Amino acid sequence: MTAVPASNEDNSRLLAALALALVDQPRGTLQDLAKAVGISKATLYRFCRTRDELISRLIDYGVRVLADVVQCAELDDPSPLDALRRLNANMIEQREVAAFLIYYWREVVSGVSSDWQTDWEGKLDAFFLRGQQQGVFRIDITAQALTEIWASVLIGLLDGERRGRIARAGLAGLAERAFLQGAGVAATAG
Amino acid sequence: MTAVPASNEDNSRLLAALALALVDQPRGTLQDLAKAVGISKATLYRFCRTRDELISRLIDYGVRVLADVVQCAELDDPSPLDALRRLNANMIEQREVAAFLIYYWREVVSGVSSDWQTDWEGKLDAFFLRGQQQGVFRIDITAQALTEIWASVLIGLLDGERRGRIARAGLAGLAERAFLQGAGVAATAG
DNA sequence: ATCATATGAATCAATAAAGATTCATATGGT
DNA sequence: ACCATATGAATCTTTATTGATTCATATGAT
Repeated sequence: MTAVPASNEDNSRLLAALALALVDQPRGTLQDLAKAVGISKATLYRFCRTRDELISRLIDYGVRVLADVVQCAELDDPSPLDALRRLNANMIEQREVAAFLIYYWREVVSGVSSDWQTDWEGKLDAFFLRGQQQGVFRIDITAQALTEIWASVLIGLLDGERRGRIARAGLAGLAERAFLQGAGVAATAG
Repeated sequence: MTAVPASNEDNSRLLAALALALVDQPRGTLQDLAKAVGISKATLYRFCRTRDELISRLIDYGVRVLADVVQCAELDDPSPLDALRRLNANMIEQREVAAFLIYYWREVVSGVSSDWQTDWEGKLDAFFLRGQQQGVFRIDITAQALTEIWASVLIGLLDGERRGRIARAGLAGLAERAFLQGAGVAATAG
């Protein structure tokens, strides 16, 4: 199984929408957020009594989702490039949650799931390190930096797509080319 | 002249610090922000009476700074790679403002300087397009996408540096390699 | 049709933050 | 030492947001 399975209780839709709304308007009022996801303030209240509860719930959810994203990418695949493709596809599929978690990274650190962060980063770091050892990823950039670059390219492209600057179709391929090969032409860039 | 000149009235320091603080804690209270930059709430109040005023002032400042960043990079240089190097160096130098503006992009759109955005993006788009026409940048990625990728790589690396995941030294070179050549090894990535 | 449940609109009290002011003190130039 | 100016701490009012409740209505299953 390579795709991230959908959650059972279908809060997933609502949670993803709320994640997106919170990234769009981090300082928006609870009413703003409710309106943004198409429910009333009262219903949002019944879902989460306080803003803190909402955020920590989204963080918990996001942590699970991104853990699944990594899990389902099967990073231990003998072919790092295949694993990377699955990783990209899964992240793009979970774009709202991904954007939210990267946005609220700081609160993840101080929150309950304080060491999940190191887990997630650690798994990616390890993945890129393995790829480096196999000669697939360049070694003059640290594995940690590769993780950062990979994440920011993906988030940046997804954001560009939301702003209408980048076409939705072919995002996965675009991300892959941008991350793996860069913007330069081989002869010039070398 | 290739470096971005410092502002005359030395609000620059304060403005940059405030920009950083606002990126760090977007929902921070005015008192939080004041403390974060080492001044009292009263002084911050004298500097900007309202939060909106503070933000629009930072946006104005940021717009000017980033315009200078682009201006001083001399993007019409016959060698796009040299121009890109200056662009990177200038952006890194103005990291706080850069991060702030990209973070508050949305408010730039709705604000006064509504068309500056298109100017700035437009200039970068045009720069990458020229580079593509010269055969320096790859043509299977749109110039707009190149702009997005370039910006997110830079911001992502700067953010990684702030979080202590990436060494400060060599950031410029790292950004250049990551953006131009990508993470893959030539033979494999092709 | 009936019932249970979910939702929305509106209201309200409690709270937090913003906006504004005062006064005492520190700082820097002459 | 003296003055002008800038800053900080504390206070206060006003405003906005939160957290909570009520009631009327919609929805869906049986």
